[in-house]
Amino acid sequence: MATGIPPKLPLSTRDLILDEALRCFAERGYEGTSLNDIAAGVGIRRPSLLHHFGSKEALYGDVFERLLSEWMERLDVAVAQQASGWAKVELVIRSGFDLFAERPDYVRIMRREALDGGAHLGVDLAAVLRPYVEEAARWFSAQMDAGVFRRHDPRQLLITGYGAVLTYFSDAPFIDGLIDQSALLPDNIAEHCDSVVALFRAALTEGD
Amino acid sequence: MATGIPPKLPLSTRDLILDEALRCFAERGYEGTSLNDIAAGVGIRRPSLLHHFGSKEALYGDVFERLLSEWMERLDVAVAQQASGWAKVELVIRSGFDLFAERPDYVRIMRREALDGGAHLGVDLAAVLRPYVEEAARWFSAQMDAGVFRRHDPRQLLITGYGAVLTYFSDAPFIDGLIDQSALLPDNIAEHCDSVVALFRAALTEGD
DNA sequence: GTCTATACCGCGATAGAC
DNA sequence: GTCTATCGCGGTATAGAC
Repeated sequence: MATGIPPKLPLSTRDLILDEALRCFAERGYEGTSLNDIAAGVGIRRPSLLHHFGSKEALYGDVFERLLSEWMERLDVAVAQQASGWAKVELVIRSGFDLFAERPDYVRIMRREALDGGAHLGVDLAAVLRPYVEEAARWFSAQMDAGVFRRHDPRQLLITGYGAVLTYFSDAPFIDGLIDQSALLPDNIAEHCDSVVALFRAALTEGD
Repeated sequence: MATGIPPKLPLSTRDLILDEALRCFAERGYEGTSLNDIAAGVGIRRPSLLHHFGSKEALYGDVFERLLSEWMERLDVAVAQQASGWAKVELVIRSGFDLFAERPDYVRIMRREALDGGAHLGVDLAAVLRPYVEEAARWFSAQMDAGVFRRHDPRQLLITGYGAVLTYFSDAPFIDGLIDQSALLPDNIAEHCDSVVALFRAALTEGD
């Protein structure tokens, strides 16, 4: 019962569009991306694309929604692990690097959205992430009270950590020129990840 | 000998355009900014603007050039100061925070350029900054050899520091929502600056 | 579901009057 | 140095055939 053209991959046109849109928006931003770019990348015409999503803004919103849910999922898994003290912090940092190494486009599109102040987005990004920040801040406070970590302002610490992890990926094209290598090569990502982990560990824990 | 409308400020139309263009490009990016937006902000028409700069790209280039030269100038002053060991690092970090607190738009436009991989720029941004990175890396290596600082990879350290300083300003609209305050208020900037300084100090130096 | 054709708008840039 | 007027292009979005 073989058909003439069997569907080799279960990827729907819709999913193909979402993948290509993520790539384009991350690469050139919302304003810098035309629906023609995306349609051409998928191999269809622009009107066909608009049949699936209705408008550029709606497509962008769906791209971002998929991104956010995957990020949260990873974060939840990392936080739920049985680990305490520094081991837990390291686990969350490395989990972030792992996700972004797989999907550097997530970081670039996130950063663009932060720069634009959420102009193209229906949802309030900060409001979504805030519960995570609050929970993490409480946890850090408790650890510092218990003498596990040196005392730092937890929220400021989290902002700095967020910047340290994201910057390497968002500014990769720029860092390429600084280190004269492709920043996104797995080895280079791993090296920077180790460096960030070591830095925060030195800052937070007393001995070794 | 008073004229009817004396020139109160020595700002030329050209400078007014550069200021407004910086604001717009930082706020909405290169693609997101139209020459109409800039002209309207100055109070002239688009053709008048093009009389001064010739093209959008040329205007953007001039905006960036002014930004770069001011940044380098500050950096040179900070580096030239008589200070050693940790005091020198702290001086450079605080000098960066001072400049960016005055001109947060510099950070936003820099970050956009890094994200875009220098697409709109004639000059190679990384090539310009690289001598600074190399010099700083050599200095850190020497200090670590002398036992002044704990050992870290100097280049990775610089990238992380770069990210820590810039992120607070570039993602300010997003951080606003996280801390429920305006991130760019002088007090909040100072607080984060102190936090970053304390973090790197704890990571780099042994005792206090 | 995908196509062709088209409406409509805003963009960057130019020409030429004042 | 600034204006009005206009060109040509590419953008999003819609209508309707297949």
